[in-house]
Amino acid sequence: MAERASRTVSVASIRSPVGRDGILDVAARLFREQGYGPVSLRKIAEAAGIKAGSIYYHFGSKDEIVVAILDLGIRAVHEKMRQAVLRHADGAAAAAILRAAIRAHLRALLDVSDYSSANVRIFGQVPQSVRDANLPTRRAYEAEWDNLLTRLQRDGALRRNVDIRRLRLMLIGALNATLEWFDPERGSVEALASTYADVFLNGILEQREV
Amino acid sequence: MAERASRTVSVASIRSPVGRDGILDVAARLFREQGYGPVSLRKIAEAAGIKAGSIYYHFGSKDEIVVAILDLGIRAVHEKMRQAVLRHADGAAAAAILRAAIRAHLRALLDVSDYSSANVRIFGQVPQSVRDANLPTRRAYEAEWDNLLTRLQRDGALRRNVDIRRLRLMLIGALNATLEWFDPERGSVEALASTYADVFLNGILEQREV
DNA sequence: GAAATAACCTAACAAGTGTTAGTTATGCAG
DNA sequence: CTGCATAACTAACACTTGTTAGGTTATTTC
Repeated sequence: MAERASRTVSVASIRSPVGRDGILDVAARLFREQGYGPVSLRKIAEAAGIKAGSIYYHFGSKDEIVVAILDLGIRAVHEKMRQAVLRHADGAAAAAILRAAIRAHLRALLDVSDYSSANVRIFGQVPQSVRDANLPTRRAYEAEWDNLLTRLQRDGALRRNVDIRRLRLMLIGALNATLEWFDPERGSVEALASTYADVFLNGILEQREV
Repeated sequence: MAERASRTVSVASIRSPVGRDGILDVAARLFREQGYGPVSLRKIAEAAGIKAGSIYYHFGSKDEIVVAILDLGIRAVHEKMRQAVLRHADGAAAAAILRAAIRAHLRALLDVSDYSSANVRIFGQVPQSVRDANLPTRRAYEAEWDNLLTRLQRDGALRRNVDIRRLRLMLIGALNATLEWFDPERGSVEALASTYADVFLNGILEQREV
């Protein structure tokens, strides 16, 4: 490919550099597909079309790459979820708001972002120091959920016998678990999100009496 | 330690062999604690009090160890769950049966078995071939859940608008996710199981009208 | 056109990996 | 006492890993 570089400046460079972002994109995809362990710097480099040593021009260590990906991953879900909730007025039905938040989280994981799915996939496999570096960003997203749930519970829409922190851990844990088995050929993300909302909001028991 | 071996036979061997089971026990614990990647054969050997090469007297490869652990892990949960369900008569309330099954699964993971927790922890990190070897055992446990859920749905106890396979994936996924965050110092497994049952059976919305 | 900079390559390093072959110590059966 | 099985040890192998230092090339700036 790319026989000779351009002689004139006007022609956009033929061999455009991969660069920091290109490396991150490729690494995020590999991490999502294969997990943390099997993805070496040489694999990342090869997939990006460069050599392993070259990565150190953009990053100081492998951990630095992973930390960057983990952070971008959470920021992506966080933003999607925040905006989905914001689209509802303050007085909107609790069920509708929760549905939107669940849907946004699942879409970010399963549709939109390699970074988000990579985060969920490899967070438990990564060295402690890397996890620690990611904690503040993570806590911010958790706080967003806690705020939402607390508000809805205060408004009387949520049962009062469940601890908010525990409820959030249950919810996000359940949603993240879909990454292990969801197959787009067996159903849409939309339908999945709808089912999750149904189950979490109303349960699976047939209601006979109240 | 153990300066000299016994001269008389009567004294039970001072340096009792670690053996196949000892290696498996140690490996399961390490896998649960650290995940798959960071646990090398040398780490397992050291924790077991032997040398790395000695492991090959009992196992043909590292994969063989992991496969054994994964299998034992599922068999343990399966057995606990099956017996918990069996303790209920056929006509027992659906809610009670489901509660028992959820409780059994969570206890196996969080209380009882290093093998079960190791399974959940490392299954997603392990080579494809190892995962494949574990599939039959896994399918058997999944079938147990599918049978239970199908029966309850046929009896009219479960909502009819949820696919059984999907419901099972949601449930087990949610329960397994607890492994990442459950802290026995913040609450008992019993209470956790009870909350999970509450949420899954009846949802989190405050019921106003039917 | 010279100088500077950005982006990459090459080649090697020390450490750690799973695995193998050969050896050694112990306990029991004949 | 001999012979054998069990359960370990020792020492090496080929390979992969993250990382580093130094060199090369293309583009931009002056």
